[in-house]
Amino acid sequence: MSDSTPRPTDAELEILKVLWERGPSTVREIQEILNGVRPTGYTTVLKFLQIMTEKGLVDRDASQRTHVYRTRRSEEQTQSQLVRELLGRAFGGSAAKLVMQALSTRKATAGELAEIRRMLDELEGGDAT
Amino acid sequence: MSDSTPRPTDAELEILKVLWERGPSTVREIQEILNGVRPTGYTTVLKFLQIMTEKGLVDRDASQRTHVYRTRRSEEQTQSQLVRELLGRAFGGSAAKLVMQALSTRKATAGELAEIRRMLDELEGGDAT
DNA sequence: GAGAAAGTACGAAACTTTTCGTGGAGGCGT
DNA sequence: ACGCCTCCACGAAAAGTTTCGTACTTTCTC
Repeated sequence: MSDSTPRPTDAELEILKVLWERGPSTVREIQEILNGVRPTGYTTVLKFLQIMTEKGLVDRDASQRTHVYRTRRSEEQTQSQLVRELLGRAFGGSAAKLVMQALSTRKATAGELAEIRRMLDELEGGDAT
Repeated sequence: MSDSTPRPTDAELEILKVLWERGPSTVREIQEILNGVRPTGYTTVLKFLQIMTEKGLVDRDASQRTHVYRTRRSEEQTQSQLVRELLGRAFGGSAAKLVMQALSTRKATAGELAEIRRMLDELEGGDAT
């Protein structure tokens, strides 16, 4: 029902982040951004995009000579997948444990905490009789 | 200040889970449990424990002929590391986003939700009531 | 039209992860 | 003592990840 695509690797995630931020992009555009952060060759990025196309992580528009890539899954969908898998791998499926680790690890802003509270209200009130 | 050891791989995590649950264990003990879940050879487990010893993920007591392995980091420490790294890799450091993904991904029990609320109270009202 | 520039495809090297096979050492039963 | 059973060390195969080099094609420029 949810994911058939494999979990993106670390390097793939770097590319996806650029695509989520910029929207559909060319290899060159992605490479220039990535290269600004860490030396990254053009063909390296190209190869990853080819691999990611095969894996179904991105779509390619090859109608022009310079291909344009776009993500197939939203950032939220991917985050959800990563959380779900981490939950299974390391938290015995207990979302509460993960949440508490996350909250104790990095401090969120007051606004974010309020948002989390709202979400708790929704979850609790949602199906209670 | 926090972690120098590398993030455990998926297979390594399976072994760590057994060690956290059972406490210090021999290769045989771990292998039997793992094998109950999924066919897993003895030398496979042994090799992983040797690698994990090199990586500093576990300690080995070799004073007896049958070595005994124990984890070097607690389950909570490891979970914290995994969350922190996932936060950086995929959530732009926003714990709130991760928390909300976790909450919307799997439903927690009422008790767990209450526990999260308590933690929010603690974080927010660090000094006030 | 020739040559440079920019793009894609392909292959492969280096590394990591996962999984075993083999060999050798140590201890036990008879 | 002899053979068996258990254990560890080592090496290596197979797969996955990361990174480029090279070759080929298309387009632009003079």
